[in-house]
Amino acid sequence: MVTIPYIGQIIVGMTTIHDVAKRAGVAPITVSRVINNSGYVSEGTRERVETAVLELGYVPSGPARSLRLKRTNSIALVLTDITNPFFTTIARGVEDVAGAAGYTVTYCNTDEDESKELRNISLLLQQQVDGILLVPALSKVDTVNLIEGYKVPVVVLDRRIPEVDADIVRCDSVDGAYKLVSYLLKLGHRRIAILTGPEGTSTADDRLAGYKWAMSEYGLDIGKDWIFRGTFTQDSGFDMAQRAARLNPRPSAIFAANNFIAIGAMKALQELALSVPEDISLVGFDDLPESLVVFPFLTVVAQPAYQMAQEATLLLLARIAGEAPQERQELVLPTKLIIRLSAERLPG
Amino acid sequence: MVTIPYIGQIIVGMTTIHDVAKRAGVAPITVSRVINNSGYVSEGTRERVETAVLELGYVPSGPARSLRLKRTNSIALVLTDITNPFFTTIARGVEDVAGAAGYTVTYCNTDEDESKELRNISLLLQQQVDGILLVPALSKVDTVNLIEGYKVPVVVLDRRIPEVDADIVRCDSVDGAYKLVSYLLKLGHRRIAILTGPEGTSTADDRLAGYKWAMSEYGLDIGKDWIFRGTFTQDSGFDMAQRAARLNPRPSAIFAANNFIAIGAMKALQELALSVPEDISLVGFDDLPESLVVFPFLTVVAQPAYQMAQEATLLLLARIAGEAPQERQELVLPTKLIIRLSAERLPG
DNA sequence: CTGTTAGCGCGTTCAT
DNA sequence: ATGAACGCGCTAACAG
Repeated sequence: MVTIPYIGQIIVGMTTIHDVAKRAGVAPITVSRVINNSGYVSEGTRERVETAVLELGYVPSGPARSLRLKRTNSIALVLTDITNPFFTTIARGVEDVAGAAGYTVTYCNTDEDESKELRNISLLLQQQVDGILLVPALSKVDTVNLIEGYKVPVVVLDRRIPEVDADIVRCDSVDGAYKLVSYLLKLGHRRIAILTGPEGTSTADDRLAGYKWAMSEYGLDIGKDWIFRGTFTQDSGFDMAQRAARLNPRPSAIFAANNFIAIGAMKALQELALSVPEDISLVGFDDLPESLVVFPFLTVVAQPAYQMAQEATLLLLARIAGEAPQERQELVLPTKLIIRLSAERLPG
Repeated sequence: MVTIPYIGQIIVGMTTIHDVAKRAGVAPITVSRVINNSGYVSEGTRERVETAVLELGYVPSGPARSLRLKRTNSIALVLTDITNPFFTTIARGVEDVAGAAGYTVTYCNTDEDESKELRNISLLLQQQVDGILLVPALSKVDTVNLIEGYKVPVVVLDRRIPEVDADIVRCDSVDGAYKLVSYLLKLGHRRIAILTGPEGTSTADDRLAGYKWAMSEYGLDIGKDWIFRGTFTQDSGFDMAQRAARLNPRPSAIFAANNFIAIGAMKALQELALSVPEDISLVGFDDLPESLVVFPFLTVVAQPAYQMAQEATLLLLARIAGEAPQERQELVLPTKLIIRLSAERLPG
């Protein structure tokens, strides 16, 4: 016989609090008090109720409870693509924290598509999740405002939204990119191309800003063709790198603004028979999990994805519980420059 | 103004079907009919209701609906660790199919831990998910029986459970391992070690069985120390490979029973200064997504994770809808041997 | 310490 | 074509 809380030997399919009450010879509310540990219940009654619960395999109805209490003990994680290891790690962190607190996690992929984002949000709002962790497709306030209009707490994750009235947990992409490009500059690079994501996505824009900042600090002009805009995908990275490597003069280094772009770029350079870092240097934003890489090779700026997820979830749960500070929190976690081999020295 | 279904300009926080009814000058039930496209509603009334819905930003209450209809339009995905790219891909496939059907997906990690699995199932049962996709931690019927006791449809994913009365979608691990080991044998290998997962996990056991089958077909005895049992983690793979490589005589090839084990093994061999495949060959089960690997190197048997997820979800949704065949389905998808460089020739 | 009443928001049943 | 009454399963508020 299985013995997990409120789940025992099953006698009938759908048991309600009523059935338990009848079997224990008490009123439904007493069963409720036992289950929820609320109010006074004598030891004897408690035991009789607990026995009945186990015997019937009673499981309280979430929907009924939610209808009554106006909370579902569930949160949502809306991200762009769980297939990206950065977000996979985020997902894991969210579930670990939420699960420990008795919350359930619903996830959705938006693929950076605003309409998909809205469709998903709509479903989640109906489902009445208690809170939403949102990696916004675009740096616009619309989605957040929509959610907050329904009084559902939101924590924006990974990305910045200007002038939004919501908690945010993210890394400083400007600073991260600045560190990475500065590192290239110190190595002696002067012609540096950047392959970044779509305009309007804060991480893409901020990494570009950090790049520009570092370049200008060195008093360098940025070549007309050194800035590539694409999407955060391997294919796009491949394509942009192909074009970057064919520039004349060729950049001595390429900065890939996320992990997928970096991998696509590596493949492109490989196809062009360009060695990294001998012929051209390559650095990226976002590290790959240790468990996935045999020869860590790429010099990157890494974000503490798991920790971000933990912090964001804790903050969201605190908001839900009404225990978060009144004012909006903005948590900006540090990135870390990890120097490996892909930009060891100046090519040539 | 945002214009997604049933979400318009927001006037008050919590609007009910009652508010909409009042504003449209009709009874709540009429609003219900409009929203659900059920029963007869005159064109004029429909329009008035729809306007009211938009004006109020009305979102139907999921819990109330669920309580009434006894379904939540949500399914659950219970897996061991979403951090493993194989399962990440599964998760993506599940969400794609479920989302398209208007279902929401809740996920949980069990870390191969039975008690965690039960705790999660308990939460999901309360939440009254309409169905569960389960990657069982152990090849036992208990969890499935528990769920089915509550009349919740289950589809078992990726793993086999002997004599279970449930739909299953998986790959043939025995055959996959057989193909892989046969390939090694054809290359001339005779001393082959296997690094597999915990006893009781069908994938671990089946891959071992496939290994034994291939070996015996070649009339080979399996060395006393050639079979290593660990967990499906990188650390375990590292550890097992270290020990395997130190055997005397050393195996000429190692078969890693999943992707994490394979990567751990690669690192171990690297640390021992053993070249692959010059000094020792290495093959693995499960490929890594193309987007994560720059130099595909490992010879593997790959499973169609995304397709498995799709099939399993479609089957589950069909079960929920009562449209699946009466008898239990067992879908066994083919694996694919992908020959790359890690076992190119016989070492030495 | 225990029970009664009532209502959360929705959709089925039956009436009009 | 529309509405009134009822109850899904639960718990807060108020008795006793």
